[in-house]
Amino acid sequence: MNIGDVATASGLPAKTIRYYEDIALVTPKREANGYRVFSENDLHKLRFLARARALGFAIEDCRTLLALYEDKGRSSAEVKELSRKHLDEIDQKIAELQSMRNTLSHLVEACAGDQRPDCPILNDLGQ
Amino acid sequence: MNIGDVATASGLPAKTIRYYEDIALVTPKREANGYRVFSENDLHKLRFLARARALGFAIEDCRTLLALYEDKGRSSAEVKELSRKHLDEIDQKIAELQSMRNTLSHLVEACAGDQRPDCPILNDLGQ
DNA sequence: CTTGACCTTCCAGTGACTGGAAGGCCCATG
DNA sequence: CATGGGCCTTCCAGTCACTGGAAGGTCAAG
Repeated sequence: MNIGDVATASGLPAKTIRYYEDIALVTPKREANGYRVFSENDLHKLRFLARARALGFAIEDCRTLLALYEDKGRSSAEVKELSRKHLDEIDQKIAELQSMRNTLSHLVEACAGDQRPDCPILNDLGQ
Repeated sequence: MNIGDVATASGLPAKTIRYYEDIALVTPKREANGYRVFSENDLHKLRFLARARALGFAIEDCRTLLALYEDKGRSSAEVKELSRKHLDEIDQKIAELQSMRNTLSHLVEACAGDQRPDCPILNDLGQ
């Protein structure tokens, strides 16, 4: 398979796949003409990466998860620990955004939004 | 006031304030020795920026908001529109994170997290 | 033989800082 | 007067995970 094929099959842009090769997450072979050749296993890894990234794991976590995935003697504790930490970070981000949302939605509601200059949003930012 | 003073007073790191000068969000004067001198108005702007950033506004939005803040003939509609858009983005991010959180928390719950290699998290990522 | 869709590499940019090096300025103490 | 410490300065590079674009090679179809 060429890069376009695995891009379609994995849902990842070709650019991203090249980048993943750059940082050694996948290591496709090369044809005589220089084109990358991806095996079924490479595609499998790319799908794994796409899914892990979609869950918000950082690239270095993805590298770790991929290594654990391929290590048949791993302990699930290690995976769970990593995931729990990530879950905590997600929760923290959500809380942060909720708090912004809270403040901002009050301000937006309080603002008339007409042609007059009086504005509770700017008043709040400026106090 | 020197940069250290406004850093303390605004809660922004000195590095960040220098960066804000770089991108022309503030334009402090200079003393003979090259040190930046911040006026009360500069400090006021920095506090405005700190607050707007804390609400998640992008730097370019902050620039716009600051300009509107100083334009006494503005219409509040413009501010409200910008804020509503930002609120929508926040909502979208929250939804995205909630969806990740949902999937991930199910997986974490399903994972034994012991020394055995069997792991629902990796199974999910690898399917 | 040309066209168009692929593929390649390399370089630069994104956003909003952040870290660090190398050096100047200022004040207090020995 | 020298020195030390705490400020301040500029400049350069790095972060994260791509993304865009230029310049050019390859391949199959018409």
